[in-house]
Amino acid sequence: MLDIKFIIENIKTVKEGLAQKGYTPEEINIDELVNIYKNLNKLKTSSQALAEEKNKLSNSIKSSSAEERPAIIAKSKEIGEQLKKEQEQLAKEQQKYDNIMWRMPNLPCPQSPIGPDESGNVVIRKVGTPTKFDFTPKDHVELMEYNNWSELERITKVSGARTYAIKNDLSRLELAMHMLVLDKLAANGFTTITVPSLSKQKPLYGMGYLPFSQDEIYYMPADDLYLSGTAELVLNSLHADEILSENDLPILYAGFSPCFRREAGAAGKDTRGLIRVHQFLKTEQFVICKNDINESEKWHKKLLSISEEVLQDLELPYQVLEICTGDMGAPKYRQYDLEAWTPSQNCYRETHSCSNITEWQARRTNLRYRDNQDGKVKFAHTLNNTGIATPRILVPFIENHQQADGTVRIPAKLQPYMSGKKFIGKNAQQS
RNA sequence: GGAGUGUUGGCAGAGUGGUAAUGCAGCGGAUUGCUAAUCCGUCAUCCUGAAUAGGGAUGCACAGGUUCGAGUCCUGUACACUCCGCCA
Repeated sequence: MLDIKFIIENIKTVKEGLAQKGYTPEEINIDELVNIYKNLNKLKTSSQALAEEKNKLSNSIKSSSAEERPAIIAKSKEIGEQLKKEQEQLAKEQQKYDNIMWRMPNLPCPQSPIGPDESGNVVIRKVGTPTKFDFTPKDHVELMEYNNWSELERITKVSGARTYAIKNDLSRLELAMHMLVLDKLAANGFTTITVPSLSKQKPLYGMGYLPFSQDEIYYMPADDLYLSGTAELVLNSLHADEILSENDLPILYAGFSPCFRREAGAAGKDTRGLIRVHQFLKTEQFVICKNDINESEKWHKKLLSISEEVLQDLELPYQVLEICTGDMGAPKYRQYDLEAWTPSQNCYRETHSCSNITEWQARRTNLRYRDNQDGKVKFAHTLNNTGIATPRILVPFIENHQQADGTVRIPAKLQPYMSGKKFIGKNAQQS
């Protein structure tokens, strides 16, 4: 959500930002919004004048004589009815206003590349080189079948398409990766927190999942609850409606949770294997910091560097992508994605997504803090980034680290989390 | 699932139909030669306004209702706590 006063003072900038994000004036009409806002304030001013008059009458009753009272009460009732009418009109206008405001995306960063869709994203660096094999490599599904690591066909009988069951050392590897990342985040000052995957509706609006991505969300009508697609959803609303002290900031969370996505818009895409599934595990980095763009940009870079370190610990070749204005989601101010080299697809595939949301979410959740300098209450900035998401990361991991005999090498940083094993797979011999 | 009690600022806590006490913490300032104390100020949202001057409206979990007037009375909802039942 944006600040209406900022919008009014920066109409041109706002219109340009919306256009860069791919919104047409038909979708979000700024001039209409400003008119509604002005009309709303007129209605507020006049209804408040009525309320003032009514309050004065009510307060005078106590000190008035018995003879005067009936006339005052009658007058007060009459104003009350008039007031009620104005307030009904006000509520209608307010609804129109809210409807636009809740659909308004965040404005993009001036440094973000401008582009219509993913074709406008910019590779800002590549780390490592795509793995070369002196044998014919298997893809991740073949590797899993060869090593008895999965139950991909059977599990669809139970849970349907886009679900997975992995077993033996691959299952242990999945959990080991989360522990590696949780340890790394704890060492960086993050609070480890395991959170529910269940959410009421309000946090979905707070994060920006609603009204933008309705089709993506599982809903359980019997309990009026939603399944969370990311711990970000829960962490973003954990401090909703609070006024924190600036001294409490920054708040750093390493949130772990099962995540659920309907993948409604991805029919036919990535149907093979572990890349795109309905349920997965994610350790999420989430930051609440001061309302200062330099401060949140600093944290944005920090979150990115932590994820890069994760991919480096896993010894995966990857590239850093700066996401362009048209490919960013509505909530985002600036976004980097990390993509790991995936041999079977001969390309880089997304493993991490790192975003600075600035105050857009905090306005929606009413998450504020008191500034030490001027004593004023301000909206916090929020940021989020994948810590690690499984099983997707297992795809580049086992494909890049596979050996000619079908075993998979475990990088040194991960070995302590895998009982010291250097290789896994049915042909693995531990030295 | 059943019964009971409760929800007031960052926190604690008064307020039983007539303008929301007070304390603590935080922050800003002043002052003092003793690791801190004292004093003053500040500490929700919105409208009006050039204003960080003034005026006004709203705000006691949320949504309604009764009333000239609701933190207070009534109804519903959410949440918390206690007890019972069930349970990994």
